[in-house]
Amino acid sequence: MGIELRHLAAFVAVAESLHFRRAAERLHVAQPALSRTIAQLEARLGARLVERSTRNVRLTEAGRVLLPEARATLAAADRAVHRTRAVSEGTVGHLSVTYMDFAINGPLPAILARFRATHPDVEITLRHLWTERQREAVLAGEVDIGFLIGPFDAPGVRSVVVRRERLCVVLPAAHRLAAAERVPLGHLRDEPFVLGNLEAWAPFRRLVDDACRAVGFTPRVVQEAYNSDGIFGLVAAGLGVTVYVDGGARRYRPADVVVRPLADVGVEVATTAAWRADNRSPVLARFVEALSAD
Amino acid sequence: MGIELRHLAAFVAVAESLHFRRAAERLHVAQPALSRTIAQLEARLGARLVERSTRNVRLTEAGRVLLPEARATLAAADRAVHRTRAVSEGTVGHLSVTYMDFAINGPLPAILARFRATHPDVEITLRHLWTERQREAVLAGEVDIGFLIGPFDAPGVRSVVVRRERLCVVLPAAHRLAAAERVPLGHLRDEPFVLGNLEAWAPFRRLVDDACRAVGFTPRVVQEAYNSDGIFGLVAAGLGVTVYVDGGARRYRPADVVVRPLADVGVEVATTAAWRADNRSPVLARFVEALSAD
DNA sequence: GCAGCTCGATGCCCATGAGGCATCAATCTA
DNA sequence: TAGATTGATGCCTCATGGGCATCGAGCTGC
Repeated sequence: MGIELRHLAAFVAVAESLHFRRAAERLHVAQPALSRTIAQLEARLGARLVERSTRNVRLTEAGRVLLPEARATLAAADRAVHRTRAVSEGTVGHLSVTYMDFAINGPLPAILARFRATHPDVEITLRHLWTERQREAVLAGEVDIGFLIGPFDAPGVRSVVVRRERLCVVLPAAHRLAAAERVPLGHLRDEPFVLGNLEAWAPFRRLVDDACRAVGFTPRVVQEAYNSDGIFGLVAAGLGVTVYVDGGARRYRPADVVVRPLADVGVEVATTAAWRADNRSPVLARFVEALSAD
Repeated sequence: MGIELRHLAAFVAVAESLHFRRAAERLHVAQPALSRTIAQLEARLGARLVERSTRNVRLTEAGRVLLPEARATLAAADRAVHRTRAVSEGTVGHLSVTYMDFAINGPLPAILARFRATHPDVEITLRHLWTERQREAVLAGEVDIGFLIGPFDAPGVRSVVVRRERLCVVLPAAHRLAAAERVPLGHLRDEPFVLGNLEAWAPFRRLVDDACRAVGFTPRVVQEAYNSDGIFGLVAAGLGVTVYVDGGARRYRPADVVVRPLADVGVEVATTAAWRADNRSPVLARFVEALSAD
C-alpha cells in the first residue's frame, strides 16, 4: 500500500526517456507492466505525474518536482546498499592496530603496505604500545589487533606468529668483539649492558635474562632506554652492548654499531599478531586473511 | 530481486527497538514476516546486519553503517511523497501574476491577501504590465494569470471579471466643477485632459474616447503620464482633469484632488483575470477557485 | 484518404512472494 | 525442572507484479 523504490525507478525511467516502451526496455520489463506501475504510483501519491497521450508523454508540474526527489531517493538507497556491502566485505571500515618496536622494525611495515594496497578504503589507526599493555588492550577490546612479543595464550584470543627471529648482539664499532664473525653469549658475561627499561620491555628482558642465565651469568645493566633508538644510540656512544632481534637490528646501521649473531643461543623471539576471537569486524577478518596469505 | 523501502523500514524498526516482536508491532505485521524480511534484506545485501539469538538482538558493524543510510533513504522517499502531493494539490508551488493600475488599486490586494492566507507556501511573483502586454504574456504562457482591462476573448483563454467599475472624474480641488455632486461628462468638453500615455493605457484611452465621443467631443489631452500616481499628481498640480475608475480613484485622496461620479455615463470598466485554458498548474487552479469563491 | 505503423492502456492469466498462523528450538526465570 | 519468551521455520493463502494479446487513438506515407 506504499510507495516503493520500484515505483520511483519506473518514474525516473519514464521521466528521462519520455517514452514508455523505451523506458520499459531500460527497466527490463514489458511496457504494460510499466504503464501500470506509473498508474499505481500516481494513485498512491494522489497526483498526476505524467501527461500522456499516444503521441506525447510529458511531465506535469508535480512530476517535475518528483523527478529530482526520486533520483535522490534512489541514490540514497544505492549508497546505503554499497556502503553496507563494502563494510560487510571489509573493504571499507576501520582497524585499530598496536605494535611494539620489533614489529615496526620488522614485519609490520610490509604487512600494512600489502593490506593497504588491496584495501585502500580501510582507515587504519596505528599506536605504539609495549607488549604487556597490548595484551590488556586486546583483551579489553580497545584494539582490533596487536603486534607483540608472543606467545599470547589466553581464552578467547587468537594469534599467529608473523616472524621468528634469533637474538643477536649489538656492539660499539670499536668493541674488542666486533671483529668476530659470531659471538658466544658467554663472552658478554662481564660486559656492561644497555637494555630496554623493565616496565616497557619486560617480556624481552625476561627472555634475555633467561638466555644469559642459561650460560651462567646475569647481565649487568648499566643503562636503560625506552625505545630501540635509545638503546642503539647508547650502544653507539660506547656505554655498553645490547642484545636485540636479528632482523630488527639490521635496520639500525649507523657506521658506529656492529651487529653480530649469537653463536650459541637457540632462543627465538616470536613477533605475534593477536586479536579477540569474538571480534566480528569484517575488516579484521580481511586483515587476518592477509596476514596468513603470505 | 532488489532492495525495497519495506526492507529498509523493517530494518530501521528492528535496529531501533532491537526486538523483533516489538518492531513487528510497530510495523503492523506479524513477527515471522519481519524475521523473513530482515533475512531477505541480509541475503540481498550479502551482509549480516543483525546478530540475533533468542535472548539478544544487536547490530553488526554493517548494520550500524546501514542504519543512518536507511533512515536517510526513507526520509528522502517521505520528502519526495510529501512535496509531490503538495505541488499537485497546489498548496506549494509558484504562480506568476501580472496586473495593471486598476487591478492593484482595486480588487487585487484583497484577492492576494485571501489566497496567501489559505496557501502560505505558494510563491507569487507579481509584475506590473499594461493590459496589451499582459494579453501577449498570457497567450505566450509567460505568465500564469493577468489582471487586465477586459474583455479578453481569445481561443484557449479563460477569464473572469473580478470587478466592474463606473467612470468618475478627478478634478483639482479648486476646480469650478468641484462643488457639483455629480458631473455630466459633456461639461468637460473644453477642459484640458491629463490621461495615461497611449502606449500603456490604450484600452482605457479607447474607452474614454468612446465615452466622450458619445456626448459629442474629443478630449483635448494636454499631458500624458505613465502611471496613476503621475496622472493624479498632474491633476493635483492643476494641469487638467482626468477620468478614472470609480473604486480605484478612491484610494487617491490627497486633499488637493476631488473625485466626482459622472452623471450620464453608463460605461463600465471590467477588471478581468485571464489565463490559458491549457495551463495545468495546480496552483493556478486553486487561485482561480479562490477568485470565484468570493 | 485510407492502410498501416506506433503509441500507451486494458483484459486476462499465471507465478511469485508477502504475510498470517501454528509451531519449534533455544534460552532465561521462578 | 516447568514455564515463559525469544527469533526461526513450515505451511498455507491470497494479493499482486508482470507477461501476452489486444484495443483505441493518432500520426505517416502511398
